Amino acid sequence: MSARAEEWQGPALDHVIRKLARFAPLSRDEINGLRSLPVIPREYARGEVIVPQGSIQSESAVVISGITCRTKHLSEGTRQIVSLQVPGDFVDLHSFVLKPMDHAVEAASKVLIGRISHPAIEDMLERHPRLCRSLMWDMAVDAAMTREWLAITGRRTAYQRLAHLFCELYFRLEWVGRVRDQGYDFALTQEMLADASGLTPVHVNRSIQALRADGLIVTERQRLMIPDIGALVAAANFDAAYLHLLK
Amino acid sequence: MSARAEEWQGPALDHVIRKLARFAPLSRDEINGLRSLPVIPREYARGEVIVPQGSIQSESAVVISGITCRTKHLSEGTRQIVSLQVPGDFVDLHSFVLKPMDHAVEAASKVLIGRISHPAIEDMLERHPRLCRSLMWDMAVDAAMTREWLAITGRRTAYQRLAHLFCELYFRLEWVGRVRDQGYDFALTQEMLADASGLTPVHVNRSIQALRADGLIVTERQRLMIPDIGALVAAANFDAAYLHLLK
DNA sequence: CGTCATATTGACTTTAGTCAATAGAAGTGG
DNA sequence: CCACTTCTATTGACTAAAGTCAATATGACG
Repeated sequence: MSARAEEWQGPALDHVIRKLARFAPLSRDEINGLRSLPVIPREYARGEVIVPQGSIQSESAVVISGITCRTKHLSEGTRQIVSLQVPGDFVDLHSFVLKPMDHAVEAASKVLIGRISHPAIEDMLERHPRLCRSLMWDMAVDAAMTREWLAITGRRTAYQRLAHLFCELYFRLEWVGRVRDQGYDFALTQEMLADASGLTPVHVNRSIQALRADGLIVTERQRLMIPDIGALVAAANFDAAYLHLLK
Repeated sequence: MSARAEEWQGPALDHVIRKLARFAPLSRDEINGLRSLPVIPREYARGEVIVPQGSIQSESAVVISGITCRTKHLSEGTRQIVSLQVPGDFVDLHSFVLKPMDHAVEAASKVLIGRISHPAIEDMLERHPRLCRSLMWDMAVDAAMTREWLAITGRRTAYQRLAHLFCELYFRLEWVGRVRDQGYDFALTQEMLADASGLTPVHVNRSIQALRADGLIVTERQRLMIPDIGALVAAANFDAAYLHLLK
């Protein structure tokens, strides 16, 4: 990354701005306020820790490319991935108000993130108080996704949980233009999928084989193909409403 | 309920105000702003729906006494309780920005709630813009609890999940003065516990028997006694940090 | 006293986990 | 490009946790 920070001010937040506009129309002033946030880019390799659990952050980060995950490390040594972030998502907007971190954030693929300091956010909110409502909305959508994951984890089979996860990623990535030829880049290992779905890697492997056998997914290298998203949606009983993607 | 709405303006929000002060000190003005919110009280019997799934709310509610739960009804006919609210908690602060509701809210015991209209909140935020940060914090703590539940549901045994739930309620209720004689009022049926922990009622029953046999809990009528909270905390591997109760 | 909701029990099934080995793929240094 | 290490995926045999079904208690309540 040789780009200077200023170069990132515009494009880095484009997806964020487009997303926040789903909640309420943004004025030109507000858009400029968002655009002028200083964004510091940084790259991470898969598996690298972006935000450590228990840390006190003085900046929040946005995914520019790649996928990150929030993970909770439990005392038993096990861990649970509680959410995934795609381009345009804040990985830890809540760290603006909530400290210390109750979870870590890690790179689930090679990832480029943009860091925005809390004072800069504070500043922007002083100038544009209504944007606080937009950030609240972003946090609320985020929370809705966690609720969905909890319901799925508590009440569905391994097969359905994985189908659900693949569906969710499909629609979220599609919204930011990351779906091509009915598929998307997918660097998560089966072990990470296990941590995301509350299963063991072995059982994930077997469930994925079942999904493949049913023709619902095709995996190749670091890509996931979904020949018939409608069929996968049906298998997962997936309802995209909680993603609040419309508008 | 013969009380007029005005009578509730003061005391109904006392716990809320004390809680928000955990995030940042509130000015006298801000406290007055919160206190002058019109709060409309309403009582519900156990099992009654307070907020229907899919509805568009024009007010948010606060628990004044009793316990409520957020439930997600899945297409299979099953359901998952994704969180519990105790006195001083907003049951749906997020409905201020997020519509329609991705879950329902139901009374988990006989409950008294206070309803606050969104325009009134909007109004208060115009006057006291910094309070928006406090509400964000409240939502963030709420989200942290859901993350914890997800991790517990995904990675722990039935026995631990229930122990964890009883611990969480203990500390949350203690903070609002609802713990007496090492126990608290507890009206949840085993079926509700099953929905909260992602288990079946039969398995909840057996796990509770195990907790009783180990001397960790004593159940009597509508009360739960915890003779040795330290022992229960140890059994649950419970770490209260995510509740952000300090200060 | 009878009814309905809740709790409890027993017998059996299923899903998912465990352990351990093997196969494939990707990455590294020479 | 090869040899080697290291991850990651896959398989098999077995175990354990949790679910299912169905009956039976228990308890609150009108």
